[in-house]
Amino acid sequence: MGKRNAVGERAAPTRRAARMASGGVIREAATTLFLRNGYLGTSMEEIATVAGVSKQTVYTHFPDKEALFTDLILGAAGRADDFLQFATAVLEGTDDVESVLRQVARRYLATVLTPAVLQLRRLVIGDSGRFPELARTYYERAPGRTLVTLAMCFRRLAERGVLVMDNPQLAAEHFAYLVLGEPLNQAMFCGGDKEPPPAELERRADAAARVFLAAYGRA
Amino acid sequence: MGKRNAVGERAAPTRRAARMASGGVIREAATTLFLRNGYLGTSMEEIATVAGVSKQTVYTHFPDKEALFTDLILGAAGRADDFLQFATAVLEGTDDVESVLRQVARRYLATVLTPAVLQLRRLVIGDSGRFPELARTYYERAPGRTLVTLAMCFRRLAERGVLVMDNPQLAAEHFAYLVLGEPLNQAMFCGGDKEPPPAELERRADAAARVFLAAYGRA
Amino acid sequence: MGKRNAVGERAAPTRRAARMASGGVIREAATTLFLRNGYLGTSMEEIATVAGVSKQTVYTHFPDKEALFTDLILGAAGRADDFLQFATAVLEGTDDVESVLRQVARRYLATVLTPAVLQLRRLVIGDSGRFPELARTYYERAPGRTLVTLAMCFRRLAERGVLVMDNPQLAAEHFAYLVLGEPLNQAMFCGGDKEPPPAELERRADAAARVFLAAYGRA
Amino acid sequence: MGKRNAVGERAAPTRRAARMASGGVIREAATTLFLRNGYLGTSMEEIATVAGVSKQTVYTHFPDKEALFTDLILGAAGRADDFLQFATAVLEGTDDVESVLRQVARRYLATVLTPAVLQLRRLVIGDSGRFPELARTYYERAPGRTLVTLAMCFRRLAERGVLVMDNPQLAAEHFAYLVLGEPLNQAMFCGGDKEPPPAELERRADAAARVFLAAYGRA
DNA sequence: CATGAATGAGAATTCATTCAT
DNA sequence: TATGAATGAATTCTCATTCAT
Repeated sequence: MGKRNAVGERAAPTRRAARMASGGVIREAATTLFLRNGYLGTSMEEIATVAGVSKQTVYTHFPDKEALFTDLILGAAGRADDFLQFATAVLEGTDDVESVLRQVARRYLATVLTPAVLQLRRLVIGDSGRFPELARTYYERAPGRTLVTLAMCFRRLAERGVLVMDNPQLAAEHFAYLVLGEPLNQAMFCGGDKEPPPAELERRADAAARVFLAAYGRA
Repeated sequence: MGKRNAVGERAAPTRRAARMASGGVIREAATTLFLRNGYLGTSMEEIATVAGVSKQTVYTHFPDKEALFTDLILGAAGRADDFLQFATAVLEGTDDVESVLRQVARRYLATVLTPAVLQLRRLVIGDSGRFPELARTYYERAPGRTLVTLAMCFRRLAERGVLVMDNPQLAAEHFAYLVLGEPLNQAMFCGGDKEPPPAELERRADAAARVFLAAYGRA
Repeated sequence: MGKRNAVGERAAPTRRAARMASGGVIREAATTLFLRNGYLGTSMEEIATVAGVSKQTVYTHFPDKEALFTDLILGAAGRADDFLQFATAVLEGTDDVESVLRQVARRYLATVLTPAVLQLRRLVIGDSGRFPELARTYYERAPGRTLVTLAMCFRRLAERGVLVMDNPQLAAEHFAYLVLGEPLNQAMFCGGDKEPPPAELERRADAAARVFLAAYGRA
Repeated sequence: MGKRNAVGERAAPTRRAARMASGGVIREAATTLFLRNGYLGTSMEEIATVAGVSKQTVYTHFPDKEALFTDLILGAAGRADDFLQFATAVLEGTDDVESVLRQVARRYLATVLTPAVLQLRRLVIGDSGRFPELARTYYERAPGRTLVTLAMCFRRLAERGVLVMDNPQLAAEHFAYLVLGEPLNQAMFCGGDKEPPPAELERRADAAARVFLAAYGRA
């Protein structure tokens, strides 16, 4: 079934497309369901049904439930790149730090307070007992990586004398949680309850930048 | 409380102890198991076995699994009182705010970074999709209540001119997440992995107090 | 709480009344529930709850579920007496048989097409596999007894030359099922669906009497 | 229907037979058990065991117990066709009504007083509280349909002047219950106790025809 | 590669009944 | 006598996984 010979060429795209489609469709269904109902709350049958394939087809693509789960979580772990690139770029060569930090804070909030990200965090946290290794990896690739990147930016700004600090990693953490500590924490518990209005998020972003600069800004 | 004559001493404690024991023992077993394996990962049979009673006895004490779960979570939600009393008392009449904030931050970290509290948070967060109301209530009784209390303390200090702020609630949030933002976040993902060493926690506490006062301290 | 001494006489009637009450209340609750939900569909717990007593109290009054059930069914089996007395009396010395048969037919329908009687029949029939002896006994005491009584009446009328038949038992059966065959059968299946309107029942009664007399009336 | 080359003959029947067998075997086992023990008295496990399949296989074929039950009952409801065809055919063009009515009555008794039919009636009646809709449907398809058919036959005979009546539906009911009222009623209660001897049934059939014609025959 | 049928283990919950008080 | 607590067995139904095709 793998590589076709010269004459069988016609069927190939169809089948290959089908395979891709199967994999993609299964991944999509599984993601939706795992995010909504958790690992134990999601059954392989459900996934197959939602994906519109047979149960066995799911097992053809993924050896077992755990592998499917892991695959999905780690696949979704590296999606914050947009924000990181933005932050890096914008913090690079500026002198108006406050204005830039406000922008970064705004974007940070917007990136993390997304239903998809929130559900993913809940999922990984909720099943961190079952999959400790997975949770650790997720942490490193998502929030951990963000902190490292921010720390790097801050170090450069400190080297340029725009900021003042001797522990950029700690400063990055302070910035990060000044910005999204409470909104994130509340969102973890109170679901899509009451998406905080943009205006409030902007106030928060500005306040976080202000507090951060009071401590780490140039005298 | 049954009638007990001089000789009947033996039986009375048996009955009462048994009754207390059943409820208590079930609660205990269920707490352990729910915290370790989550809601769906814990079976009523398991609870009964660990509690040393029959399955039906569990159902005699709690109408169903959900009720048992809810009962336990909410029962455990109001345990942060020690910290709140301490914070209130110690922030009340001081002038050396920095020293006191450092103490409060230390104790805050020690209170929250407890295995029991962390597991409880993971549990509630992981099942917040299944029990949204419960998660909301938990949030209000535990982290939310802490923030409100801190805000109250800060407002008084501001009234006395010891701190400077116009939004004590926001200031409380800033303090809270300067202190435990990253350690808590990391602990949510990386379990009891690497309990951060006390020394590091003290450094964090002090740093948090410093940053907080840079923004909210008297000029 | 145990037995009272001489001075405690006051309590006695209370206790006896209580016992009677318990028995009665249990019987009542059990009857309602068995009739509504069947033997297997009714639990001892339910009975105790509805009766407002403890489960064990039920077992104090009745050795087990089966005994309670049997007791109730047989207790309810002999309630058609009113109708039988009426039929006997009215058929005794009449010459206007048609008019009297109409009356009897009307009353027969009214007696049998009662929710209580219908439910009882359904119950006994539905559980006749489980309690064959009980079903047989019920049959003898209720519908069987009615037929025997009617047969006796008809025999007398035949002896007086008012009716003409050589098998009064068979004639009684014919009369009985001319009257209530279809309404009863339909009621067994279609519950309290559509209680047939009195007018229709009267037409049926009259028609049954007419057909009966066409066959068994004096030429 | 699968592809089968000359040598592959063996496998094909296996699969198809297996599939047929599962459904059929389950239905068969369930029918036996439901008829014998009632709805609540029959467990899915029992059905699976008797059918020789696993419990889950039962659930693969039927979504739940109720669906299986309903399916069986309604599947068995339309089996009286033989009798109806016979009655229709034989009542069509006759002039010797009495003889024909005797035949019809005999066959009617033989059809209804079958253990399978009796058990089915008991089952539906006993669970009519639990499944009212099912019971109503059963009534319409089985006894109700019979009455309608008989009424139609009688109407034609009346049109031809062979019978005299102005309400054929009522006449059909009278005929039906003259024939099987008491035997059926008794059989409902007294199970396979004492299958009435054929001779008695013939006497009943003849007597019913006689009474019917006394009322509805041509003067 | 994809399917439908099948499985054994285990989930939550309820049952009739008994024991200690 | 009446109770509350307890039990072991059984109930319906679901799960992750595999086999024959």
